Amino acid sequence: MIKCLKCNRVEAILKAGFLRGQQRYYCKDCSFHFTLGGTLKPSPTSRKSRPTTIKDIARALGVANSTVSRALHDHPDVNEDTKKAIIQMAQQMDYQPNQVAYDLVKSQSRIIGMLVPEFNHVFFPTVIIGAQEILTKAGYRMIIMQSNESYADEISNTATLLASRIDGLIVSMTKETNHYEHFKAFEKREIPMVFFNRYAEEIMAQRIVIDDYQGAVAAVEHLIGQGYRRIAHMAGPRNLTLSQERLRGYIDALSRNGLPVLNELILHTDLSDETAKIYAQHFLDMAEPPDAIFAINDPSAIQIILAARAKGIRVPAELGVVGYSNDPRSAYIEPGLTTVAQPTKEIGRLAAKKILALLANEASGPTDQFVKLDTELIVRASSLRAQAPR
Amino acid sequence: MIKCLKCNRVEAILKAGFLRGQQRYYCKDCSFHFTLGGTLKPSPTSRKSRPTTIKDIARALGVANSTVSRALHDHPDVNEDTKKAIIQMAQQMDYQPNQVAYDLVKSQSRIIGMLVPEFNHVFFPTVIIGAQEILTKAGYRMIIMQSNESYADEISNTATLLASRIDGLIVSMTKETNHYEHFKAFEKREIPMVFFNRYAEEIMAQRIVIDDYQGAVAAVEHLIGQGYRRIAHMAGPRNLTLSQERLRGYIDALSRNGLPVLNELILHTDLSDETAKIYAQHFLDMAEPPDAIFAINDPSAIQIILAARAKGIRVPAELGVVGYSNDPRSAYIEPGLTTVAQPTKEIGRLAAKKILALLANEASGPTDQFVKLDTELIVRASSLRAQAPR
DNA sequence: TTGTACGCGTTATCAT
DNA sequence: ATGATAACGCGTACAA
Repeated sequence: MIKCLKCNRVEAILKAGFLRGQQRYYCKDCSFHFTLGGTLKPSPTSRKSRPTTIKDIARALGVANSTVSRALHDHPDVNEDTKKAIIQMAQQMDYQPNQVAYDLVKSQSRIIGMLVPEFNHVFFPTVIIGAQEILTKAGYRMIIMQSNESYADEISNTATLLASRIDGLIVSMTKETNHYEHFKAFEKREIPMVFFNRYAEEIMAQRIVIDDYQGAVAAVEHLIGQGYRRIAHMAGPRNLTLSQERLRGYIDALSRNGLPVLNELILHTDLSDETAKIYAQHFLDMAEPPDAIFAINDPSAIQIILAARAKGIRVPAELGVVGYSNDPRSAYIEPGLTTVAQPTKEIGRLAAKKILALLANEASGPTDQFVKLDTELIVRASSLRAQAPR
Repeated sequence: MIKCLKCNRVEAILKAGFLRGQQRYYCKDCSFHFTLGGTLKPSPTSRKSRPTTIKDIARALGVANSTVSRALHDHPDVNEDTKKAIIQMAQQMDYQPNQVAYDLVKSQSRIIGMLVPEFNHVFFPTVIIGAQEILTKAGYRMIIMQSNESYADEISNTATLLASRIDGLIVSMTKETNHYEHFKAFEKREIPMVFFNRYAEEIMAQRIVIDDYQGAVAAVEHLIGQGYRRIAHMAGPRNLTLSQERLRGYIDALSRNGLPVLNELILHTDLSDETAKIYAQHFLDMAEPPDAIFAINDPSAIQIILAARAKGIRVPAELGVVGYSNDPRSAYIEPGLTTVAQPTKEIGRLAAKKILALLANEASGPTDQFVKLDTELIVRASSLRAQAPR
């Protein structure tokens, strides 16, 4: 049995954590802390200095943990003097709140997960900047993961995010993703999700999309306005809604202007440069080649321009080219690439705001809702046949 | 009066919060918790389904928490049958381990912080990809923050990362950063740090740098080899070591080849496009303008090419230009930009490996150590006077 | 105004 | 092999 070193009683002894590797005791009768020092382990060499905790401050000042907690949170019910003393001591001891402990007790994390398919182009990083701008202002942190355009990576990433107890998820899917069970887990936990650009129809969530249909219509009608008539489309993967929408815009723009829609002029790429190059050559080698190509994105359009250049086909005189996404390279390639610009950073900002809103009034339940953002056609030389030498 | 259900004593009874809406009591004598169960409220309707915990599984199976924990961790000391039952039940109840709780008890986070100055160019995102590749494989998550090239943001970001109890920090400083107290906090906590590209001399940490000196020497000697003689340098911010190193390489390359180093041909930019443009015009407007410019990075070099184009100065015939960092645009601008390529993704991989190594053998104590990575000169048209029409 | 004790979900150290 | 139970650091209802 253990006796209190002060009052010698034995019944009011509680264990009170460890001090330098030794069991520490607390006597409730005389409010006395002590350890059974002496012959125990020689304390395993003073190691990594443990960060200051609320307890440390309380002990140093002889007050209760709760008082310290209250003072640090500027709770009204705490004496001004004690508060001052506590805050000063906290500074002196270089106290840093432990977010992990806070999260546990609050059973939240103040972390928003951000899951994107890739970092190789500026698009997703820019969206991230936008989201971060809003979220850090609101006191949220972000865990950013990228799935490498791989379904398997997406699965493991979502599992990680789930274990990290993220409070919300901003996500754009892999181009491979066709099953959505891994997202349903968030649905079940009622963790708000915002999908952007690429999304799953069957998942109940907020979606932020570019108005891909309008962007495509504008691009194709611009080509038609420049006198191009045999316009091909290098389309994207069939499972992505954005591909479907841009294809729909392409088809409607042609039909609306009395031009035929020819299957031979529509090719679906996997968004890789290699495939784009192969398809570009295929288009240019056709018996009756297109006089213009509308590409699913700028990297593909750039491959088209390069392929044309290699074959000695003049752009825009013999071939008009329009891309999508306003890649930084598009302004610098020769000729400058006409493209559809998306409000990239705005997507991120909006997604973040949506998440915060969902977090705020969780009462409103899961709503799925679309936000469509407008695009802007940026006209450069690659599609201007009017002024070009013939 | 309330009697303990176990020892029937009455004096040692404390109230102990509520359990499912019922007053709960605690007997200090026999350390026993109990409620006066029975006819009370029928539990206030199951709300938001709380995620399954280890306790839930234990209760469902009538075993102890510790047994569940052991089973889930594949501890040897657990009966095969119980283990099987537990694992199955865990699946059935859709159990997800709570990383936050795990982190608290382990007083670690398995999170590596990554702090970079900006996302506007491909450089930092690419480094991040490299780091992530290694870290996720090792079971670490990342919190990525960007400081917007602002010292104030860097301060607040480091505070956030500190509170998040990150296990390690990979960082590249702001171009404004001149004081390093906020990094010393990590030093004090013995949180391993790896600086890359931009670092502080006074902080004890691993550093990964590109061999900027060699890269600059190669660039300038290439220009000299092409017959340029009056070579200017658009240098970077003075406080960044990379600026100093590239400047040193520039100076040494000139001296070594018997060319004078002229102060009027050295201008320090702040890395913004606007300043680059102004300085480019200044160079080109000089009474005796340079016949070549070595720029601190590609964005600046691109501004130089654009300025020359605007003035009708032919590149490379009248002006040679070499950049640094192999920006994706540099291959597409006209003429193609000669540049010094850095092994970007490799930086990230290496930084991650360093962090993991430091985490593994923390015994080795804080070492500061340099790793220098080699660059590669990519020669494009902007500096090839030999073949160019004069 | 201040202190006590509990719980958040785990792991780990004891007993048994 | 399994069960209690004390941590981890914090917020907070309740008691004093």
